[in-house]
Amino acid sequence: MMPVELRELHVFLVLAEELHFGRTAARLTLTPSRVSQVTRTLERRMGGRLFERTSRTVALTPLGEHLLAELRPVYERLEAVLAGTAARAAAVGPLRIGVTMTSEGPALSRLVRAFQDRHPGCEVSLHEVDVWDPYRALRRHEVDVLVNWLAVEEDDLRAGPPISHHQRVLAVARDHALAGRASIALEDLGDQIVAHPPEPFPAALADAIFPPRTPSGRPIRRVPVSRSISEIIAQVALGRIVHPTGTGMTAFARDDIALIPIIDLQPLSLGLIWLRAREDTTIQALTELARTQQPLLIPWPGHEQGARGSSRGTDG
Amino acid sequence: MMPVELRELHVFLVLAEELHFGRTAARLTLTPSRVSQVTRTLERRMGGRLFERTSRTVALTPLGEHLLAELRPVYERLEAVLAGTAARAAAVGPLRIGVTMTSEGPALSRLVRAFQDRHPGCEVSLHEVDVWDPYRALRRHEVDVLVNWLAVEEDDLRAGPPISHHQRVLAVARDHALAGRASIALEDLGDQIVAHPPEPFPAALADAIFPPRTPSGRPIRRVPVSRSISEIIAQVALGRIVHPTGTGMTAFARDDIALIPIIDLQPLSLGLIWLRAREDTTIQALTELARTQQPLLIPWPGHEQGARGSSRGTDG
DNA sequence: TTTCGTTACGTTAGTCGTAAAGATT
DNA sequence: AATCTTTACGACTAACGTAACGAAA
Repeated sequence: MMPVELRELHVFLVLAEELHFGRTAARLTLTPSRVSQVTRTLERRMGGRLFERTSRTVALTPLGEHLLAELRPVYERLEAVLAGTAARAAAVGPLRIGVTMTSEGPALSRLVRAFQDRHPGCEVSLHEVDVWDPYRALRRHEVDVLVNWLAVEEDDLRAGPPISHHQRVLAVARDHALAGRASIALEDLGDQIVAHPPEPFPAALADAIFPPRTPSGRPIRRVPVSRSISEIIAQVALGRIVHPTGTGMTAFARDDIALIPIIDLQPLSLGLIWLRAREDTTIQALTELARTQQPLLIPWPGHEQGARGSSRGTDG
Repeated sequence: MMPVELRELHVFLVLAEELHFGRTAARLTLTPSRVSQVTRTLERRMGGRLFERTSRTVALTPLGEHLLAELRPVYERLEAVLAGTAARAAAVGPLRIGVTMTSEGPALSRLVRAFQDRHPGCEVSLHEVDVWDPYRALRRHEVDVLVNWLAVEEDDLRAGPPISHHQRVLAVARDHALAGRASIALEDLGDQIVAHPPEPFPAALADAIFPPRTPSGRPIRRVPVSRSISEIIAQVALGRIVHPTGTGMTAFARDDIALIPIIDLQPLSLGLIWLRAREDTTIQALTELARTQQPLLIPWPGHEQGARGSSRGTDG
């Protein structure tokens, strides 16, 4: 036989309370007729009468009394569980966003502002994370979501929608040999020295930022760096290394550093990254919102036409 | 929005266990398609994703984990409540039948035998109750159902189907003035003395058994009796009182007592009486069974044609 | 290519209201 | 007569299966 449904139990509970078909129907926005039908159905499912009724009185049978006593607490608990789950689904809790010196920028600002607009009660905080081990903060639950380059190959992580696309530039000292060039190709890095991030910098990230070799196969020399982006900037300014990065990096916007477009490297994208297992409704709300926003396109200097998100359909 | 139904929760729980749409569908005798639809519906009702699924993997989201943890115990409890109620509805427990010296007879024997046939595991016991206060045993829950004359006007009691119809006879001493009569009328009781049952004998019952006056209005004299039917029988045999009763009363089938038909008194019916508030499934089973049986007709001596239940449609 | 989840679409079956009937005061 | 529950009947819609589609290994 078809199983009992919550609808019928609800009718039973209200009828057991009202002991009147008309009032029960009114409370449930049903007709008395329907209340009668449902009650009879439930009684047939249970295999016995639950109400003793005449056209003048409605009373619970002992079986009905038993069911009422047993069912009511369980039903109320069930309702609470469902309501609680729905509330949790709708709720948007405090959100901790991990950023690095290079991932914080106008795209993130725009996203955070839009998120705050939609969830005024939600507290959003930014936390700087270790550039060389950006995922650790995620895995230690110190941040809920990370903004970083979308070059992720970790099984426990999920790399979400991009928030900005960045053309590739090479940061060099103003007096560097390449500083006068209008643009360079990846092949030009064959003679240069780049930074070698310390362990445990993710390999996929390293490969995306620092191509291991030139198109012709020449290796690109790497020298270790110890601390942070700041150290790289200093080394670049000193002319000891060059640093391939993306457009729009304000940390490199210095008088003593020149940024030269690298024409044959694919753009990099900044985007949201989070722990697959902790994808709660807050993160979903954020990523959904990010998905609706057009990623900012950060072009090379002198190509500003797409820089303020007015371009469309230029994905990839 | 339409409320959540148990069907959907069941699908959720099985899918959360199997983490596979095909197996879930098989266990629920549904199609994978349907499982998908129901899951999606539940997710929309809850307002958030419950499963993270690709064509290769199915996993619970944090929201799904939460719902699973909260819902499973409640759902299992609910199932137990429903199953318990159904079991209770189907169950037929021990049955204690209250009888008096005059209410026990072939009709009850037939009913008990039929009941035992249908419910072999059910223990049926007979208990003699006070003739002068027959309902006390019911109200004290010493018996579940009473067999007595169906002349009940108590609000807490319910008088059910008759099991036998009895013509009226007057028990008199063999040497009594009326003993030679083939039949008498109620009017003849005007000169006689009948028993006066002690308190708290129910008034409706007293009126049914001992008419207060003759058709012409003459009162019928009553003298108190103290103990039981046995005392009445003794007093009748001594010729001190006469006693109106029903046909088929073996207690009065004695050589020193004559039973004379009273032609103008309505027949009395023996039947089942029980507490309205304790009408459980056992009582329902008994009364339902009694309703299906044709009441025995106990005629005056010499009118045996209807005595063994072969008569039909002679109700009333 | 196979497996698996999803979508589209048509059928079945349950849900529900209207109206009339039956019962009780 | 008025109130209340039940039954009969028909409209609507949710439940469900079939089949085709799309993604992943």
